[in-house]
This record gives sequence, structure tokens and C-alpha cells, in this order.
Amino acid sequence: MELTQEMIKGTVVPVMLKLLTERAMYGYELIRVVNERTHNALQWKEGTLYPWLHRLEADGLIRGEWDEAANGRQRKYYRITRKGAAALETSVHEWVALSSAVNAILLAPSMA
Amino acid sequence: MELTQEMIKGTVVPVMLKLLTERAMYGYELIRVVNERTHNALQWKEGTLYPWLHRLEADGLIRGEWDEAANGRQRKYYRITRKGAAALETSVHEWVALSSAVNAILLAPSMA
DNA sequence: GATGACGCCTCGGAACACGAGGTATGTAGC
DNA sequence: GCTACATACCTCGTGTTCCGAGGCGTCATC
Repeated sequence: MELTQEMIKGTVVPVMLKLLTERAMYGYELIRVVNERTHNALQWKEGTLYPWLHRLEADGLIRGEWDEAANGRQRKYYRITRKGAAALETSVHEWVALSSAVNAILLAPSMA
Repeated sequence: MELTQEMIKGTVVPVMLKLLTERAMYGYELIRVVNERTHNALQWKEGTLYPWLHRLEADGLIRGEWDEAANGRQRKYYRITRKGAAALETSVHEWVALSSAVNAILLAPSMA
């Protein structure tokens, strides 16, 4: 019963989309950036990330493109599409509605 | 790809535990109360709730007891245990850490 | 030439949600 | 008394998902 992991699940997609609005990134980079920015509150794993990238690309929310980095490595850079930006907006609203509803319950003062 | 449902998952357990600190409740009641209090932002279903009640009872976080309501119906009232209260505190902390991390990303101003 | 970081990926076991179904009792209307 | 619906409990099967473990190739460091 891993509570934390369960909580994280639903946030993967909006967070991914949001980060890709800032700049195009490749998978490995997304993992590093998220773990840094959240101080490991969200611990993204490759086994979760890559399938999602493929799914979102199949759905047309992001588009990937191979490119050669300065260090000579091949990387697949993803950038968000117009459709993805719309989906992001929707899911941010959902997140706000959900998290404030949950906060209203969880952070209410306990009865004596 | 139901984004909202995914988000909700991780919040079920802490919300359940929190509500049971307010007063003992039975399953059917929990569903009604949650849907009311969150204006259907969290839409709890029986198929999700009952298995969780049994799981949490098996783990000793809550304890259920049959009782007869004023209207003559048999209801199973659950109340939180000491162990459950400790688990609640932990998972509330996790929720706060997670939701503020996600908010920091999602609500950041977009680049132009 | 070996080790480890980088960078992509897939597979399979385990866990989970929830629609659909079941049972039983109370109330309301006729 | 009968029917229909809300209450109240529950389970099962299908479909979905996570993620640890593993594989593959490249580059830098020693």
C-alpha cells in the first residue's frame, strides 16, 4: 500500500505537458528536471515516463524529433503541440479543483 | 486516458481516514459526504470504496462494527484507530509535499 | 579495456478502479 | 398486498497502470 506513489500517478501528464511548454526536452532530461525541481517529491522512473511519452505522442499532444546534441549523442526531443496545450489547460483546471477539494478536507481542523 | 480519475486515486485513503476522525461513519455515508463536500470533484464509487474499507481494516487502520440505525437498518460503522491516526498524519504530510511540488510547476507562469 | 554515466527502449508481474451484478431491508404510493 | 425505489452491504471480471528489471548502444574517464 504505497500511498505516495498512488498520489503521484495522476500528476504525471499535466506536469510533463507543462514542462514541455517551457522548452523542448528529451526523456532523460525530463526525469532529471522533475526530480530536481520537486526535490524528489515526485520520483519519476523511466519505466513510467517512456510509455507515457509514446502514448501522448500517439494522441498528438506532443511531438518527438531526433536530434544530435552538442556532445554527439542522439536524443529525442519532445515539444508540445497546440492540442497538447489545450489538454494541459484542461488538466490544470482539474488539478486545481481536485487539490483544493482535497485540501479542504485534509487540512480542516480535527475535532477534539 | 482519464486524467481526473488518475489524480483522484491517491487521495482516497487520506480523505477516508480524515473523515473518520470527525466521526464514525458507514460506507454508504462516506460516499455521500465526500461527494457533497467536494461538489463531486471526487466521485467515489462503491466498487472502489468497499474494497478499501476492508483493506484498511485488515491493516488495522480502521475498525468496523455493526450497529442498528434509528430506522432499523443494519449499518457497519467504521472508526479510526490509533494506528490509523498515525498513518493519516504521515499521508497528509505526503500530500502537502506532493501538491505543493506539483503546484510549483503547474502554476508557474508560462514562457512567452 | 573497463566502469559508469548517458540515453533510448520493452516486458511481465502485481496492483488497482469500477461497472455490473447480487442480496436484503425500509419506505411510498396505490 | 404489491411494486418500485432508496438504502446498505458486498464481489467479480475486465481493463488499465506502475515500475523493477533488463537490454542496447555511445561517450568519457581512468
